[in-house]
Amino acid sequence: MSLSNTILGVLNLSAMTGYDLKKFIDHSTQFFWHAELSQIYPLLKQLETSGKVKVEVIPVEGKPDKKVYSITEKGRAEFLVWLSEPMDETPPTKSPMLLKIFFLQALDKNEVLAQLRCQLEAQRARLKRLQLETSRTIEESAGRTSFATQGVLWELVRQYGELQTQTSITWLEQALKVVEEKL
Amino acid sequence: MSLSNTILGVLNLSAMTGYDLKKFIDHSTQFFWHAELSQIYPLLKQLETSGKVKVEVIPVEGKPDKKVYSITEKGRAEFLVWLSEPMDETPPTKSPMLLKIFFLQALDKNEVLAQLRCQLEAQRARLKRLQLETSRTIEESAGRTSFATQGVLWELVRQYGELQTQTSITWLEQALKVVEEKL
DNA sequence: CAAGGCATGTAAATCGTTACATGATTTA
DNA sequence: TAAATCATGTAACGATTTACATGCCTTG
Repeated sequence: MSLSNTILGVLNLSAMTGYDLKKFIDHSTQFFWHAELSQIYPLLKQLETSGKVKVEVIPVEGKPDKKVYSITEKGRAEFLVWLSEPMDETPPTKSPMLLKIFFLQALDKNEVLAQLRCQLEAQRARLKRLQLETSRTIEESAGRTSFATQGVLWELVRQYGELQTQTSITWLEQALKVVEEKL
Repeated sequence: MSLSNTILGVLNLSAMTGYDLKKFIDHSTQFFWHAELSQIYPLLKQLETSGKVKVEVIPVEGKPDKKVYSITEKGRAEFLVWLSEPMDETPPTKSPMLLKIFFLQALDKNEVLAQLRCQLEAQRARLKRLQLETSRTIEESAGRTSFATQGVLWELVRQYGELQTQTSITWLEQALKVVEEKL
């Protein structure tokens, strides 16, 4: 049920359309949460049916009507309940990268090294993206009054992404050395 | 399709039952990949139908027959193709923890601090588990001949988990300070 | 004039979780 | 004697992805 809460959380900051919701998610939570429009649209409908969001339909010529969604009191209440639930357990995560590295020994040494180098490049590219793109997005959003108070936590979360990616890079560099020596 | 490949990867190390597969996954890949028996059993059947694994049924008195699965040449070939595919993209991951922290500003300061402290405890517990339990499992497995050559990458992967968790802990400690001062 | 952004969705398929069902043996 | 472990699964539901479908407007 985390996507419902993501949607409610964003709408709690500002009313917007499904399309804008998708863009917002892509530019803010993208490195720890994401969703496709084909998942967002039906969910918005469902949230509306259960009275957690309401819709204002704005007719547009020659295009589908624009549907601006905003959170209701009922929706906000539910969102706050979710937000207050203690995060006591570390929920299981999945990492295709780690999974593949775990099994890599079935290939020969050169292929193992190639895979690790490949992933190292991907992580370096990711770090650059996080440093440039995301910090810019946060600055822009911070300008808008409705998002202003979000600043502190957004910046923290962005730093988290940077730190973890940096850790991955350092680890991969180390892993390359170990594999070269010991395999 | 990563679970099929996980299963093929484990069976490539040693033949075993669905039940043992589950235990193996729980004790080795658990912090980056996991699965329920209700997903494993049907998948094994499917892999058998497509000729990627084969089964040896061992009758047991008073219990369901034991079904020992092993990988076929076809299965191994497919597994190696998957393993060789370049890991160029960083696949999108999901983190309920980050998601919640991202939205936490909707609560008041004390609740924010409580949530962060709660997660800090969870991460510290996780670190302990990784340091004790997992390293023990790896040592045990390393004793068995069929798993011996896996040692280097397993140890690396375990270290990755430790490093990332340590990074999370440091970040959460920092986040607590920042929130106390700035919020 | 082609590509991409704007703006809405539906349908099918796959992936994953939770609950249910059975029944013997071992351990606390 | 209650709970956990061994050992197999099915059914229902929920979450997610991929493909399809439409059509205008803007930018290169």
